[in-house]
Amino acid sequence: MDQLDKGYEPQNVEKHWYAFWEEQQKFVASEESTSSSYSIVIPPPNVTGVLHMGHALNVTLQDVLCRYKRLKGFNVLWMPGTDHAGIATQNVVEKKLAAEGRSRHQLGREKFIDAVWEWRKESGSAIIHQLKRLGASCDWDRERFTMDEGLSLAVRKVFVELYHQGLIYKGDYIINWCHRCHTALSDLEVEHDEISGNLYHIRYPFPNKQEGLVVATTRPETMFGDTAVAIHPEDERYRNLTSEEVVLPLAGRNIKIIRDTYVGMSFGTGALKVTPAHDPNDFEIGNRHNLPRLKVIDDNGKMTEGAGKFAGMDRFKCREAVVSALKKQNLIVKIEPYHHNVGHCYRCKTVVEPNLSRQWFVRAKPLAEKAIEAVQQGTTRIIPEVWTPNYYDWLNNIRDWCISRQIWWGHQIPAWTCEVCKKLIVSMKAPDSCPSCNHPALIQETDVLDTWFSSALWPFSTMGWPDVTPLLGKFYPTSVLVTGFDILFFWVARMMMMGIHFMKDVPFKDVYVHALVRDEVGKKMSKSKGNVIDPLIVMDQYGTDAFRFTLAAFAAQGRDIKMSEKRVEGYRHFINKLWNASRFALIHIGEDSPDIRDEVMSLPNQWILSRYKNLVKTTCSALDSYFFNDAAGALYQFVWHEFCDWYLEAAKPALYGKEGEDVQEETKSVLMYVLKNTLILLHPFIPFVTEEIWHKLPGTHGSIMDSSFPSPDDQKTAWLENPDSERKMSVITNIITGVRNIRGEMNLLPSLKLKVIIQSDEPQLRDTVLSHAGIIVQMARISDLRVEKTGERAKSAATAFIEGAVIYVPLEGIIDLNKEIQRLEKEIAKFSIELNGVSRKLNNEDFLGKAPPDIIEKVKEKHGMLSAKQQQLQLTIDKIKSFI
RNA sequence: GGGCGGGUAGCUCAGUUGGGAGAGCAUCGGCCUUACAAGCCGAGGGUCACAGGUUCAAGCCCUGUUCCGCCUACCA
Repeated sequence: MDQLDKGYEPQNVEKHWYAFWEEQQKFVASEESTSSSYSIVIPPPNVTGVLHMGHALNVTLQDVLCRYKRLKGFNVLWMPGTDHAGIATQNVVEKKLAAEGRSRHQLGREKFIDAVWEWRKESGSAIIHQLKRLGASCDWDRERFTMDEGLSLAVRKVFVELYHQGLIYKGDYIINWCHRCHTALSDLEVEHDEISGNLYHIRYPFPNKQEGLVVATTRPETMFGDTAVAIHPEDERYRNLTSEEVVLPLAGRNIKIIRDTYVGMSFGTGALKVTPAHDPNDFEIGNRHNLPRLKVIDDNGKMTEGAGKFAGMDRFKCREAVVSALKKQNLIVKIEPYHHNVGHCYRCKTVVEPNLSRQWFVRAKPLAEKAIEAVQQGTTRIIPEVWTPNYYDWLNNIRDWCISRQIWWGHQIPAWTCEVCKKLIVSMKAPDSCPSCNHPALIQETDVLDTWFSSALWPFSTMGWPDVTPLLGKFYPTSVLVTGFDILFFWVARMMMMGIHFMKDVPFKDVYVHALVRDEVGKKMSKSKGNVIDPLIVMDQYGTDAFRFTLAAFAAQGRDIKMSEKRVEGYRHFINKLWNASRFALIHIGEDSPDIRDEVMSLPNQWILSRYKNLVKTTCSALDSYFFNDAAGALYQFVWHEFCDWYLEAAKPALYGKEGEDVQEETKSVLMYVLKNTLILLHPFIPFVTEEIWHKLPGTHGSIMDSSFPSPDDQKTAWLENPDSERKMSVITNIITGVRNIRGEMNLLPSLKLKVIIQSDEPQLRDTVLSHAGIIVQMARISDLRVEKTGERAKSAATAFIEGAVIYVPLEGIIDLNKEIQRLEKEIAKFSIELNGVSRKLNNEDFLGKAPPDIIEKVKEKHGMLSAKQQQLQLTIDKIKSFI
């Protein structure tokens, strides 16, 4: 047997055990096993990613589940991988090139993509190493990348099928355009932030130069794209217009006045400038009235020819210029400060422009309907349920999904146009010639697909689809998806849509939505805010296990996590406590590892086994329903306060041989049994330290991962449950606590051994105390323990009252009687408040008439106990007073 | 504008069918008691945001108010 070091040093063991697990293939999922399957696909981190708190929480929870299920005998597949993260990755590599004085345009598309692959080879696996550092037990041999050959094939197949089913189409629509990233963005990729700008009221005169209509806008520069002014058909103010046209200032062209119910009569003057090419609503209005679409801002954010002399000017510069030009012509009626929400690119924060553009879209409605149904029917459960309405709400109001991106890094859209006949061909493979005119000159679309398009296929594309693989058969649908709510729409809803459509089955049975890890103000952690706590540093400092345990303990459903290093430190202490308890156990167990018998004699042994059995129940039911914090809390409470504080101390006399050889042997076996199994219960949360201790235990072979998780329903261990031992043990602990309380309150040194008298009229209680006197004497530091029937109260004694007994600690000449009176009066005061409440209930007719009998019984019992105590306290005080 | 979540001890937070207000950290007092000072023992500390209501009984259910946070949105 190896002795353990005095303190646990995580750095020394974590790497070692991770390598051991990988070497022993502990994370490998079997394609042949007949055991029940359990599968999770990891939310693929961006290949550019660096491990942050969000990953850490997400991965820890998945690892807890996977390790738990493996120990329970499931055939577990945890599918790992990374996401190619189109825009993000392109940005990273572009920045790197820029540092070398190069640009992607200099390189050209092909060379640039080579450069991205090169970059991925060099630094793309950083995040994977960091996940391993966390202890993630993924089946790494199966690692996938969204740009892998296989996954790309799946992407093309899905695209082509959706196209032929009429669920993908190409067309001219208003989309969100980022001028910096130079690409379209989906609605989800636009973040709305409130900014303070101006609302400009501009007069568009009638052709006769008279009055005209006053329109209000936040973006005056778009006026060059105006092709109408709209008013509400029922607006009284415009009942008698002198003209059906107005003159567009600066441009000088005439535009129509149209009537559309979309216009709000209470906003501004009730006249709306209509710019179909630069506003989604105006676009719709334009369609209804057949208005021309004039694009006046180009893809670089510069004004086009349509802006006349402002052509070539930056859009924001142009805004100022337009305003001052209008002022000169006296056409600005007023400028009022205006707060409104403006869309920003989620990647680079540039102000996004609604822009007319030819893009590819997924027709989302039909797909969304099935995704809603699946949750309504319970085929997929969302946990906690509070997220379900959000899910429905978004899917019910879903708009078509713009999937084309004008960047280079990603899955190029598998569509070609014939240069000759202009036919559009959508196909898995590049066609040799145009099927229509047979001409070989075909040009592929340059656009790539939204990154989330490939992520949407992740649950089945990673398992080999479109091939029919054994993996799919065994592990699809997956058991649970663990994710943060921030990607519920981006990802979860879309996986549901694609999974149902292509696999004819939901991608996961459960969706566990965990909290977001925030900073102390409740803000998302972000580099720009400087409020980031780096998980890697936390792990360095406190150990991975402590960090994981903290995350699990924090993971209460429905509430965000505010990360605090203090908490991690606290749980490091817990790890160390476990370590030292194991050290203690090893010192006493010796070389052999006796098995427990089907029956144990000593009370502490009975008690801890009963408590242990209870722990198994709590842990399993908590983990089965994703109450990670409950499981962690129960384990913490058990290990520290039940196992260490009470059991190990109570077991000492037996372990030191003071209670005979039989009890000593029995205690060794129970100590070993409980420790061993508790380590297994803890392993999903703190894999490293449990594996380390496991290998030091006598009689263990191989990895702790080979053992089986205790079952709450196991008939063979049903006998462990022992309520009688729990009742008896509580007598013992009450006495010990009572004596300790006196010692503490009276400032008596622990080195001072006390004389203690226990008086009770309950023979059973006296018997329990007598037969466990050794434990009480040891733990309460008693020199002389007497147990007797209720009788004469001891003189000059400190007194404590517990259920069914009174404890006297004679302290003649040692204690200050006035101080003791004070202490007792404080006790009385405490009881009185409670007693009043209880009495009030019992005097209440309604309570007695309407409350269930078991509750009334409980209250009566409590009343009896409290009033007896109070009476005894009062008697004791009176008695002491009579001495003074 | 709409929706959701939250306000519980000094701090960070648990509290799952309504029936004993809890943990960790911090604080105070006492201890090197042969696993552990990263420890042990003891103690103090809360009108459960506010106001009503339902109930024999409310931190928990209902209504309103207020403060904070998040998500979402095409009123220029």
